[in-house]
Amino acid sequence: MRRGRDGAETRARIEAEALRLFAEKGVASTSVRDLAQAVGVSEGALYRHFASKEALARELFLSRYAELAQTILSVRDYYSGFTARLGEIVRLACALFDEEPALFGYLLINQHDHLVHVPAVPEANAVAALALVLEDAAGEGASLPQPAELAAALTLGMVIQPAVFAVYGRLERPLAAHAPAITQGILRMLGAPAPKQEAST
Amino acid sequence: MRRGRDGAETRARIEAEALRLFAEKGVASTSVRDLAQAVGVSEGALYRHFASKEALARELFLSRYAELAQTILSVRDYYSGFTARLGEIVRLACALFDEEPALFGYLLINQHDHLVHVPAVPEANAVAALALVLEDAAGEGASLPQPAELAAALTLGMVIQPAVFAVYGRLERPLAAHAPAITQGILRMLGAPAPKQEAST
DNA sequence: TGTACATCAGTGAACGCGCGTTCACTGATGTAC
DNA sequence: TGTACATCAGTGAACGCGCGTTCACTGATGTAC
Repeated sequence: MRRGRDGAETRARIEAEALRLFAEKGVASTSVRDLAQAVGVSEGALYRHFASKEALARELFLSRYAELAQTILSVRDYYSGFTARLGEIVRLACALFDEEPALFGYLLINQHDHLVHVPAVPEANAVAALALVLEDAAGEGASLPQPAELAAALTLGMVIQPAVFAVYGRLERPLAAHAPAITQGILRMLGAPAPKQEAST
Repeated sequence: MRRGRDGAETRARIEAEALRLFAEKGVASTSVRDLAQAVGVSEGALYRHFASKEALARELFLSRYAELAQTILSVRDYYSGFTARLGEIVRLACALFDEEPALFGYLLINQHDHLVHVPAVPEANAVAALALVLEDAAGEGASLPQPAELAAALTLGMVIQPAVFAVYGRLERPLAAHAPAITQGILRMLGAPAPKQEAST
């Protein structure tokens, strides 16, 4: 399968297959041979594109994590008001889980290997981006848990843990069906003024 | 270091060193040679006590996870009222994190390898035990998020994620200092009647 | 109490397998003149 | 336009290392009589 100089396409296929295999079987259980076979190239070819298997896993993580952060920043730009922004972020996170479970699972399971290498800037760091959104809430009459980092942790936990439950079949899919309840729970937790959600049953 | 027949003591030392090394360097990066050297026995001796490295990792996880579940059930027995029980569980979880970070980290990072093998009964399953405690809350006037599994996921996320933040230095230790705020956040999230916590600032 | 045997935790050397990585080579494509 | 050379994605075989696991053996302790 010689293709001359279209190296970028091969690189994209390596990334796609790596994400799929890493998410499906784990990084450790996916050998370079497995990956090369899935992509349809030789093992040596992989090293034209990535310095090592570990570097590939890390680049994959950091780039997708940065995309998440960018998405959050976009929501912050295009929506106004904390309630609307939070609702949209939760909706998007649930939709990402439902539509790309492999990507979500990869980020979830391998976070502890790579989180240390994530830059602190909101453009590349989803947690930092979320913290920005929460800062805005404080100005809207919410009595946030203190310190601010704790409020961010609690919010993040309320998004991630339902996803973990869904992965293990403890919570029915699609996760998107739970997005409104998650959003409402976060707002109550943060002491935000009640939104237009169905009142109190 | 021949000791005749006191195999139980050696087994306990293997478990202790394995937990320490697995938490410190990860299971994959801890070789059987590393472990044998740390314990002070030959590699072969380890196989008198555990069928394989993987079996050791799993037994370690399941037994400590079951201990967690037992602790939650004890709290449920010895305390009455949802607010008191939840406060105590959060306090204990934070204290465990502060006092045995290696154990906590091991459970946290390796959950995805073993969670599938956890029995569903509350005696061995911390999530199931927590679900029992939450069931009680419903009877005390809380308007829990639905379904019940979602309420459990949200609660668990609000305990685990602050611990993850603390691991990565995003939240100041000791975690126990944040226990009251976490508990209050959970109660607000669950729509529970406000406790005797400092009112609303 | 003494003797013969059973048990079993622990030894230490060896095994072989699968892994990530390397490297000399190929050949299609791009570039200079 | 034609020729000579440079570039570089990709090949495929090989390397060697570290790993988990095995196994024949040791010797202290327990047990039966």
